[in-house]
Amino acid sequence: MTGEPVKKRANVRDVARAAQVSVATVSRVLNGGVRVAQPTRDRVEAAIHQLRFVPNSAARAMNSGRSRLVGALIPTLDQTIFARFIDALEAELDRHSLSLTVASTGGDPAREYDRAAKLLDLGVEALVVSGITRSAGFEALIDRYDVPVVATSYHDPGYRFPTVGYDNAAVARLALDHLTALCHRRIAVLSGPTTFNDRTRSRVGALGTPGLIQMSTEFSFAGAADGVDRLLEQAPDLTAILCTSDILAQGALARLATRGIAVPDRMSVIGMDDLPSSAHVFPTLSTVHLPAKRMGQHTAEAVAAWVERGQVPPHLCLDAYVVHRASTRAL
Amino acid sequence: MTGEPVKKRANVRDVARAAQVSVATVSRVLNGGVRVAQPTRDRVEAAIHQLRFVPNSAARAMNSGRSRLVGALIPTLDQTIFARFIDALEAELDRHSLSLTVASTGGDPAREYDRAAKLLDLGVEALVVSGITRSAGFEALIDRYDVPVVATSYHDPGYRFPTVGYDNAAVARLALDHLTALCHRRIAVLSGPTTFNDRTRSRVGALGTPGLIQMSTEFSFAGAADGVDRLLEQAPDLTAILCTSDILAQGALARLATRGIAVPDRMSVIGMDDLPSSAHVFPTLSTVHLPAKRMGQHTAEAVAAWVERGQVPPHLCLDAYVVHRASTRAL
DNA sequence: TACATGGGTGGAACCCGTTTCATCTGTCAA
DNA sequence: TTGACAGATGAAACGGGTTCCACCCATGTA
Repeated sequence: MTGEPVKKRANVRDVARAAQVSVATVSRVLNGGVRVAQPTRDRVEAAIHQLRFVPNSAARAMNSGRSRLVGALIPTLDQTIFARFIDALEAELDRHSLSLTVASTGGDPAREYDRAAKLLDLGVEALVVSGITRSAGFEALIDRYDVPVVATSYHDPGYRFPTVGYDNAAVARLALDHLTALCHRRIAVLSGPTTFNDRTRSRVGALGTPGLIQMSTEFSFAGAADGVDRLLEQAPDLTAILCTSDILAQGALARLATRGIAVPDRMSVIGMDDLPSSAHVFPTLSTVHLPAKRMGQHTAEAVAAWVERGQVPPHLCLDAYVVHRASTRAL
Repeated sequence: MTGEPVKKRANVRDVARAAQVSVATVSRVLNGGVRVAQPTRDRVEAAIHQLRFVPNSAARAMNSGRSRLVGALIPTLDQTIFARFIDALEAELDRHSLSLTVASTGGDPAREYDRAAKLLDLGVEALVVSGITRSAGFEALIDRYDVPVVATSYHDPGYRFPTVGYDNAAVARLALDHLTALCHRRIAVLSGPTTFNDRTRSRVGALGTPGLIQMSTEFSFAGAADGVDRLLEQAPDLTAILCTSDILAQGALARLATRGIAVPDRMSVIGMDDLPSSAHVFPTLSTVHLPAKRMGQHTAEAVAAWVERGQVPPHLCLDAYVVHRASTRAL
């Protein structure tokens, strides 16, 4: 940066000398709390200002034994659903004076492990992960560092780490029930890859009804479009497509429009997530609402309670419900 | 022997004692590099393993004087365009062994200042910000901490901090030229709020052509839908809508579809950003491609060069170009 | 008047790795 | 045989705050 030859940053001793007090007094001024006589305080503050002193955070962290850093391991930031979660998580952590350091894993447990190791090495006080599928060494790593871990986007009371999330199987069933209640029988399930992704796996797994066509594609707008093409080729008499995510559903909607297949007249489409945009696409998308934002808030609360007061948070299952919009209709 | 009360974390001295060596030797084993006799190394490693020793990151950071932490101040994570940028930024920073700590500002300079102060207090080595509009005290804050700052999403060679981004005015003109080349004359500009948002302001500002209708809405899918309604009421003879962002354009597309206004037959729509989904919405969206991912990579490079080698990065203007898809056509 | 109180401060230990410098040993060239 | 030298290792200083404990002095109380 602006490299003056040797302009060593001032430290407490420098300030103490300049203000003609002891370092203990400087520290007291810095941290408030303890009483310091006004004239003394003024002298110290003047010295701080004059020497452009800023306390060294590492030294402070060393004493307190707290980094005030929380690490989050996310499959990808580049996806609206995670972005919303992270946004809320960050905002809520901030209210507890905790900062959020992110690392993306690409959904790969091996990468998750590596990034977790780095984050731990960096000194994070807690880790937020996604789902319940971990690489082999993960638990040992956590044991070594002995750090709180909260798993999100998933609800599983039996999991070793507290989970804050949804009952993905129930979420999928909600969507399916919605379609069957509308008398649909020839239904396809369009999902992202299930390898490594236990959230998707749970959703798809819950849809074991015989007769459902399962189709797995890349998890993206483009992947969904491709999936729709393959689906229609395979089963031209389909009347409904159940997508395990709104991104996929929106992609499907776009492709159906391109192909001139009217939604919901000739085809019903339902998603899961309830992204903000889903209420505004054409036709507006029926979906299962998942409270991503609230999940972020609850996760932050859980982490904060754990690191601040040692309270291991309970598992938390967030409510999901169907939002019936224009993309589904009765046969 | 029932229940040790406090199981203090082992430190280098504990390890040294257990391995019957000096702390210097433990440190050598920890950091590789210097030669340590194999038998000694084995003893130390055994002790480390047995005591479950993990080095204290704060102490390490204190010695090195480096936190290896970079802070990013983002208007909001909850927006695909920033998410992509952050995703790339994080990935590239990781390659330089730097971690990314995020803080969202809501686009408000005052909040940006607060969050910057916190991040600096946390010990970040550099800051990444968005645009060039800062709160009053920001520069003084930076001067005090003397930390590198890189401004993104904007290109301005005259700005105090290096900028890595686009020439937003040129980007807007590119979109307008595309429409005028297609013989459109009755064109509306649909943008997000320009208060605080210099990127949007530059884009809108570059479109000073008389006759253009300007409309500012909330920056979201929903906002765009509302904007379209107001626009059509105000100027029913419009033939094209230029949106300052793909999110808005996609929202506009959805609303136009709802209103039964055919795109591009009765209305052309162009956006800016080129989100991945824009190539797949219906109709596929013409837009100005902005390399958000590359911006993230370049920003990371710039930050890394600065903190690692003291090289102040040059301003960088990334190329933008029109992608002509199905949402625009000649009159 | 004598002593307990408590606010205000300073000295120094402390947290925990890293690093410098000195020491010691074994080996190789002279 | 001995000095030169490299390899291995330890003692101690160091970096920058925080905090414990002792001490001084000015009231308040008996």
